[in-house]
This record gives sequence, structure tokens and C-alpha cells, in this order.
Amino acid sequence: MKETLGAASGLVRLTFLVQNLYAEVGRGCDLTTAQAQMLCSLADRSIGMAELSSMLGLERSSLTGLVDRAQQRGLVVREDDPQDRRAVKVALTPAGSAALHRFHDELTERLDQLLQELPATERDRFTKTLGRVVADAPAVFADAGS
Amino acid sequence: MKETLGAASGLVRLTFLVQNLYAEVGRGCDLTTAQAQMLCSLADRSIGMAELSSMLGLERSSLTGLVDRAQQRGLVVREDDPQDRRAVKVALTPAGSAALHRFHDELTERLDQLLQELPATERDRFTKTLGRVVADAPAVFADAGS
DNA sequence: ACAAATTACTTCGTGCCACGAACAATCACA
DNA sequence: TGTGATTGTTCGTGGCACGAAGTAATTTGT
Repeated sequence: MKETLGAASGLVRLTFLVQNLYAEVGRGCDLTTAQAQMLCSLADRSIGMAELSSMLGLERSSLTGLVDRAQQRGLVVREDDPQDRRAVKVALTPAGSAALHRFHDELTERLDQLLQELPATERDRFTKTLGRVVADAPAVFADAGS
Repeated sequence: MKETLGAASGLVRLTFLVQNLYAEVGRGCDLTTAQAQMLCSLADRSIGMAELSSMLGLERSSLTGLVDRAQQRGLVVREDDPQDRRAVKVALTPAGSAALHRFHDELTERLDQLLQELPATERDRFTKTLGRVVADAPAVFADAGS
């Protein structure tokens, strides 16, 4: 009889927590979860639809609508790609960039709070291991590298 | 300039990973994410709609449809509550229980794999800290307690 | 150079998910 | 016995995601 939670269970619960935080912070910025994810993937550079959809793990047809709605809300624009006339590049508008930053900052703060009760050394070890585990995962949420 | 990933970024990426695994395993069991989550919350006992909706973090009106669809697929049944004639209890059917177990087992295996590359002591420490962080989170994914 | 295959994106139809407002039935209690 | 709360549902709206099919532009093979 171990009293410790299984790893799988812990991971699922953590995911549940983070998902809810993500959605909540998103609502505060008037963003849906999908929109927030998209903005995070756009960061500062502009990206073609194909690359963006593979980053987000979506079919291209799904992304079309997502970009449509985000564009209608003025978060994003489609730009012609001079290199390839079929291609479209998606870029943040100033409003989209502002929304992204608010979202990013607030979410980062809330997530950090989650670990704040841990003793510093345990927290550092945890973060470090976390980094190893997600090393090859898509960078859906970059650190403030600016 | 730290070269380590920020904690927030790591948490988001991990969540992204687990979410995708969750969805993928769900698809393999012919379950949507929402359905899988519901089945996990039902586990073995039957629960009223109100309690279930608060476990899942959904409005009651959202749950109605979710249960409807799951019932149509034969995963779940609505039972009368003898104590309260307004109330409805949701319970797993044998098919629902089977689906849940397949889902649970497969997901657990895939999640454990995620940590398998870590050295044992680091993994144990990580799991333990994980347990602390999610201590007060809803038990959306119980360990095999059977 | 030119037909064929590939790539980039969109459209359309379908289904699921989630919300809030409004509603009926039942319960609790004072 | 009422009055107020609680349980669950319906309805309307909007977002999300998929796959199949279609259009336009680029690349490849010969």
C-alpha cells in the first residue's frame, strides 16, 4: 500500500489544473483556449498555415476557421507570401500582440503560484525535470525571450 | 540569462503533451475527450448530475448533452434516485465500464512511458512533488485502487 | 517545355462541446 | 401551506475539429 499518487494520475490531474487555469485566464482576456494557443504559437513572427497547423496539432481545415474568427476579432491578419502565391502567412495585429502579452503574463504568474508553496530546492528540481520531460515537445508557450 | 526552461512554460508544454495523449488514447477507445473524462469521474459508483458537473467543471446544461450522447452510445445510463424524485443518477453500463478500463490502462501505460527515460530517483522525486502540487485538485483520474 | 504529382489553403457538411437564460418538477423549511 | 432553493432539461447561439472534395500555384519528371 503506497500512499503516494501514481505518476499517471498525477500527470492527469496536473493537466486538468493547468487546462482550467489556461481557460480561465483566456476568458479574462476574451480569448478562447484555441485562440490563446494560436496566439502563443504566433509569438512575434508570422507563420504559414501549414506550419501553424502542425504546431497546434490541427488539420488545416480546422485552422482555417480558427484564423477566420480570430481575424474577425482583429487579433490576426492574413498576409500574402511573396515567395509562394498559394501560401498565406498569419501574423499578429497590434491588438493580437497586446492580448497575447496580457495572456502570457497573467498565465505565467498564475502557474508560478502553483509551485510557490514548494520549498525552493524541491521546486527547482521539479522544474528541471519538467524541462527534461518536455524537451522534445512543441514550444507551444515560449518563455519570455524578448 | 537562465538556460533552463521557465516553470510556467514547462507546465504548459507538459499539459499540451498529456492532452494530446489523452485525446489519442481516447480516439483508440472510440471516446471523445469529454466522454473519457466523464467515464473517469464515474469510476464505479453512480453520481448525480450536479455532483458530476461540479467534478468536471461544467455547467449542468452542458452535462445534459454529454450524458445524452454517452447514453446513446450505450456507455452510461440514467437511473432514478429513490431518495429524490428530481434527481438523476448516472452510472456506467458494462460497456462503459469496459471502455473506461481500456482507456485507463492504456493511458496509464503511455503516461508512464513519458517518464521512463528519467533515472529512477529523479523520477520518484518528480512524482512525489507532482503529488504535492495536485494534492487538492479534483480526482479526475483515480489510480487503480481496485 | 509540359503533363503529372504535390502542396497550400478553402469550402462544405457533420457532429461534438460549452455556455446562459428560461422552465418544470420536487424538496426543505418555517 | 406557502416560499425559496435545488435538480435537471430545453433551446438558442457560437466555437471547435474533422474529413472529403475542390481550386490555385508550385514542383517534378521526362
